[in-house]
Parts: sequence; structure tokens; C-alpha cells
Amino acid sequence: MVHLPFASQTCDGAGMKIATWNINSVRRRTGNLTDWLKRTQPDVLLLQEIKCQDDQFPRLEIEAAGYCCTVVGQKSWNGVAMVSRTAPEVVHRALPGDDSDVQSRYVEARFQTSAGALNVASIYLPNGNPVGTEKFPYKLGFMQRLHQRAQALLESEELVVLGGDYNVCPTDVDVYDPPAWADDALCRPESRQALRGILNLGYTDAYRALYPTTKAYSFWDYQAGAWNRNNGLRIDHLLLSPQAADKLKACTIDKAERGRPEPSDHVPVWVELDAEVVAAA
DNA sequence: ATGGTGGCGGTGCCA
Repeated sequence: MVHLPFASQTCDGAGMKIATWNINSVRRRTGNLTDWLKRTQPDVLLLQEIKCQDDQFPRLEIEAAGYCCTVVGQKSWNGVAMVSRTAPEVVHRALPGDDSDVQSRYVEARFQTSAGALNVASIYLPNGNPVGTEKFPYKLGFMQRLHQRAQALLESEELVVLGGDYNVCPTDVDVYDPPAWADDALCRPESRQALRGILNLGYTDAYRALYPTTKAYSFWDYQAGAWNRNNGLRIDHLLLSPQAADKLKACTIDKAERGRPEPSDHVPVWVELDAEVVAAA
């Protein structure tokens, strides 16, 4: 067992924890975030909707909690980031395939682990509503590009974790009221087919693989008492390459976070994989 | 209940 800088944070053989969380403004929720990091101790956390520019990211507070920050920000909307114990090699600061897309929705990086290289992406997939406007084809185009990138990553035969707010409910099990949501961009057949296309490449939806029929949600709207009525959707996903799925030990949706003061409308979701992040060579 | 919540930025847009 090699001695690692943060080995004291993780029990021997406990595996690594990779999380995703649409935080809905990282500045508004810096305290929620650092509290959660201290409690949960993930190796990597993928953030979406940070809603700030790079220089506005609460770097100091997160570094004080023992993490480093990889930020792809944007003024007011969108924005993704990666918070991790060790500094990764940043591979992409945008989803390849459309240089005209200026929205900050993708960051991809590489870590080293005891099981070889780990490729991780933080994804904020477009919402796509209202269907019938240019927003829906933008969503589907983004999903097509993600498909291409996901396919290219598979060829490495390495560990790959594609995590984020996909803004897609894979099936009606992932929706509190399927008929009411049938025509929404999050549930439309085109959106679901595009997600299945990525899964059919050989990726595993970590939560659904471990819990084939459980109704569980990762998002509850702020409106209309959605949280109190448990009117939720499962739209935050961690997709694993076959090599990563081999290592899957657990997947948790941290529902309790939605009940804390001033919460995001999304909760964190994380996987535990049977491998350990090591310092870069 | 023809509304309702929340973030950004300082007005309406976005989710």
C-alpha cells in the first residue's frame, strides 16, 4: 500500500467515491457544499449550474476543505466544475463537435487510480424546453455530440464516469406523474432514445443497475410543494464504462440534502468504485 | 388555487 497524501481520509480498501451535484449557484450554496464535502469525503465531485464566472468560484473555501477546483464558468447561467482531492489532467473544457456552442456545460479530466486511468466528465445537459423552440434541437444535438464523445472514450477500455444533470428521465419509473410529463423535453421519446443510444454503447446507469425497480428521485422543483409531496424526477445520472461498472460497489442518492436549509433543487448522487485514486505520476 | 419558487442582477429570463 503506497502512502498517499489523503490516504488518512479513506479506509484501506474502501474504494473511491465519485459524486455529481447540480448545485444551482455555487456562491449561494458554498456553505452547503463545504459541509457536504466534509461529511461525505468524495474523491471527485462533479458540479453543474455553478452560475458564476471562473474568478467568482469559491476556490478558497473549497481548498480549505482539502480539495482543488477545475472550473468552467459562465456569467449568470450554466457553468460546470470538478472538485477533487488530487489535481487532474484537464482534457476538455467544452464538449467537442460544435465550436459555435458557447454555453459552459462540459468539463472532462483524467485521474490516475490503482486500476489505471480514470476519465471523468461533468455534464450539464440542456433542458430542452419548450419543445417546439430551438432549445429542443439544441438538446438533441448536444446529446448526439455526447454520444460521439462517449463512444471515443470507450475505445480506451479505461475507467470512464460520465456524470451530471442529464435533464432526461430514462423511463416512467423515474417520474412522479408520467402522463403529466409525457410531452416535456425531459421525457420525450427523442430524449429517452438519445440517452438509450449512449447506454447501448455499453454504459451502465449506476443507480438503475443496482436498483432495477426502485422509484427514486434526484430533483424536486421549488414550486408547488414538490418536495413535500415527493413530486420528483430522476435526472442526475452517473454512467459507467464497462471497466468502471466492473468496479461498482454502491450508488447513493443523497435525498436528505434536499431537506436541509436553502437547498439546491437537485441532490448529490454518488458511486463507490473498487479502486483508489493515486497521485499523478 | 388560472397561482406557485428561486437565482441572477437589477429587468425579465431561465429552470
